[in-house]
Amino acid sequence: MEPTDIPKAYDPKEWETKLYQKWEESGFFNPDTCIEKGVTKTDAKTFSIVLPPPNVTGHLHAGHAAMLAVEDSIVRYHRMKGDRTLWIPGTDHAAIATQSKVESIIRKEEGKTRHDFTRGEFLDRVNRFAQDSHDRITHQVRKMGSSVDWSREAYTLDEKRSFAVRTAFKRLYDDGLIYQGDRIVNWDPELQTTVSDDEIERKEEKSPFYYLQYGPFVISTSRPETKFGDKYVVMHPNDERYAEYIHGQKISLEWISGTITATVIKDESVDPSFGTGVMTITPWHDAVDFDIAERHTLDGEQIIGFDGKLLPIAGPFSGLPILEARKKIIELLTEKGLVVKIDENYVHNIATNSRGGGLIEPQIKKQWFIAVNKEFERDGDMVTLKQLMRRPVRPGGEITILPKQFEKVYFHWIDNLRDWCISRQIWFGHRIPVWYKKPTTDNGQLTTDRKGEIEMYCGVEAPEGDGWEQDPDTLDTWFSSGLWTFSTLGWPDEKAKDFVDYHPTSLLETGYDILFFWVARMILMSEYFLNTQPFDTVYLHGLVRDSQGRKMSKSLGNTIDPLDVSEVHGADAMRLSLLSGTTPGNDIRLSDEKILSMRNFTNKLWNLARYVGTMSGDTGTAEPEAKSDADKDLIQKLDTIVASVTRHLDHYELSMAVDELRDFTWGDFADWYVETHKVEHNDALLRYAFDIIIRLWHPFMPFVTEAIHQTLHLDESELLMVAKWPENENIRKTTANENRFALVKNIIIGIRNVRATYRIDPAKKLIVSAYGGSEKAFGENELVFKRLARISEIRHMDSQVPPKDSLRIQSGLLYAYLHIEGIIDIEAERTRLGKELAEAEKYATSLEAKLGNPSFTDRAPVTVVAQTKATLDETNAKADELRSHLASIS
RNA sequence: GGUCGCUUAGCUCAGUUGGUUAGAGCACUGCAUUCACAUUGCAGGGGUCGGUGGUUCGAGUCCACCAGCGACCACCA
Repeated sequence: MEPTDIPKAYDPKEWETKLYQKWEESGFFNPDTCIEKGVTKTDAKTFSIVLPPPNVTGHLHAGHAAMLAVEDSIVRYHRMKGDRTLWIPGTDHAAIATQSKVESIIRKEEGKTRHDFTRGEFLDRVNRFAQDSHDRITHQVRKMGSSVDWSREAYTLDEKRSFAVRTAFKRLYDDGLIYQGDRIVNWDPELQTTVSDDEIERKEEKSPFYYLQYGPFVISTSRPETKFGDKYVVMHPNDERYAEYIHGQKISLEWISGTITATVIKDESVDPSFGTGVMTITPWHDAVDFDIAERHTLDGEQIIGFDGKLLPIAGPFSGLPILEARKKIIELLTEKGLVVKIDENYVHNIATNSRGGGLIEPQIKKQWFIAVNKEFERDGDMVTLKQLMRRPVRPGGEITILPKQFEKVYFHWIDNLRDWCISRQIWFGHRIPVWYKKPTTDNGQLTTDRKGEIEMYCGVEAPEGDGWEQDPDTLDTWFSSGLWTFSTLGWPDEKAKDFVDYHPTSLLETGYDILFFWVARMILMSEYFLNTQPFDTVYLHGLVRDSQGRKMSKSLGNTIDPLDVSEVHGADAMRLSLLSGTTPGNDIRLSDEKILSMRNFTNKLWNLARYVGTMSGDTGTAEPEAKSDADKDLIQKLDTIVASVTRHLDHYELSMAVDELRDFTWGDFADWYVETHKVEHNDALLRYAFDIIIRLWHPFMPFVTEAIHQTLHLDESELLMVAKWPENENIRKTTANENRFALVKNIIIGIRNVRATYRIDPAKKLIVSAYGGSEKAFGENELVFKRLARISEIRHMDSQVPPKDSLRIQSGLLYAYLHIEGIIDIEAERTRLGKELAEAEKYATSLEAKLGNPSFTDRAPVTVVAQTKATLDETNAKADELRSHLASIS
């Protein structure tokens, strides 16, 4: 194509679908193909990452787009660098979230509940819905340009992952770490299932708070409807107000449904300063009460049924829903004169199911748990799962969490972790691999001598023989996601090639909101089953918010659909908006202005390509000759930016990489060098530089850069996607130069600080304080110390006052500095500085000769000279000031 | 109640281990523009880096306290 035929504006629609198809068909998303086709060396080091599987509940939102942008940038960078790079895509069945979504659709559209279907029929519906979501999601992932290896796509509920789940369950079961027990759980009466502690979302709600007469005590509650069975009254053992009552004492009193006998319990968990310092307990419907009851082996009764209605124990209130019952019970208590006070404006936390369900009602129920505090043997030591979860994260551990402060949050969470309830009474998910059989004789009759006993079998596959019935419950969705880093790589086959090659994975990138749900559980599973960490680095991105900092929600109408944006402005602009100006752990503000400015930049790049396209030139990759000062400067800047972007990418500092690269591209290259080029015409260098720029941009903006590559053919490679990352000897040179530059910089600072502390003493003397040389501030470079020592010498030479505190040492040897105070001759100082300037110039020349790199040497030493000159001027000014000062006082 | 974080230009935010004159985008002002690009260029204005103290030769950066905001966790019945 002739450059003049290239359209003036970049049109993403023209390119994106076409290019993605080309990438996908090339097979280079698959590291095996990269090796086959010689793009990656067989022995290259691996870089692997799993895509946090999006829930099959609908479509992708801006948060997913941020995730894809970060991950794709890093993955493309590693692929170009020549690493064996694997990025595994997948989707999550998201058990409860998906089921509740489908249930609500069915309710809305057909007025039916899941119980109007058989389990099989209902699952068909959910699976169909999940399939649609899956298709939509994978389409969207492609639209964003994500270079995932589709040939390895996984689904948390597919056959391979289900096998892994059953294997994992059985091993934990056999090791005694999964148990079944009657424990208090979070029950969602609406979805008819338990949910884990972490899935609960607490909301503040104003509701009346009742003070009730309970025998000689006044107790308080916001839930009178649970109080029917309350026959234990609890207070702190040291509460003097109630010293007359002793533990175990029985008291007869009038209560909701008549006279009852209450027992006094003393327990330290009661806060004497709250309310009246007395409370009654409802062990069946309150976790704290349950604990108290367990401590004192008290019994409890179920008051509220699993359908959220009161049970027969409530007498006349039986069958009423909670709120209705509450009202009527208060009416009754008021009649009986037992209501002491009602606080109408009490605010308390209510628990709701964050996965789309209703108000949580604590219930005691037989459930499956993972014991996180139970000791077991590991490598000869006794450990718990909790300890295993801490191991890789603590200082010196294998896992780095970015940003670091989330490590504290992580540990805090582990400290408060209770046994993990993994069973759910929903249909969609991994069925618990446990089967039961009522004991029978050979002829199939129930045996009479073992009546009530049930035989139990846990296995990866169903047991042989008849009469076995599988546990109806399913597993918490995070059980299967916890295995994700290795179930996607072929585990439980520990010899699977992918598993051996790519685990532990290199990076996990996800939102900080699922640190506990997911990240922690992956660490648990990997540490337990594999005795190793699931990933080396965790990069937590923030929530995407609108320009005013609000969460994006449909009801606010402030959602930005990444697909809509990509459609209009291109996926590149969308990606860049989500990368620039963002840091791990902090929320991302997304606005139309930002997207537009990134779109403008995309176009800038495109037009640079049009300009470069009009130039002839070789397509070689060798660095062309620098013909002018501008050329030299460009090469130097190019070296610096390559090194800098590379370093930032290695440290997952994407925002800094993008921002610096954009400043360079737009400011240094487009606005400055291209203008110079119009006069000086070094076409080869122009093309060479632009080729590097395009490669550097590719990880962040894959589409427009590939489009440019396809149009201009700046080098021989067919796809920019697998072009070599600009990493040549220049980088090493530049890094070394940068170190030297830092060194020189510190020397300058040393000189300046000496100058900065001049002051004129009233006793006609110029006092100078010279500070210099701490190992920490000035680095360990010999040259620096030499230089500083020389300055100190000069001070000593003129010093008349023996410095009292000439040497002070702080924090041991790490921070030592010299402090010399003395009187100096301003004329001598001026002469000395003149000499120093000459020396600096000489130093610049010698440094130049030593380094032998023109792109650097004409900068730093010259800066030294300039700075020294400035110091000389400053000294001259000081001298004049001193002179007039002396004149005025004499 | 506990923990963590935030406060930098009018707005949204960067600022890696303390180091030269604190930066970017958008917005604003003036000028330019047939020459790759008006999705443009050049020049410019705008900051007591929340406050007070401390450490340091040097603090936006480290420490203490205070103020405002936010998030997460938690058993206040």
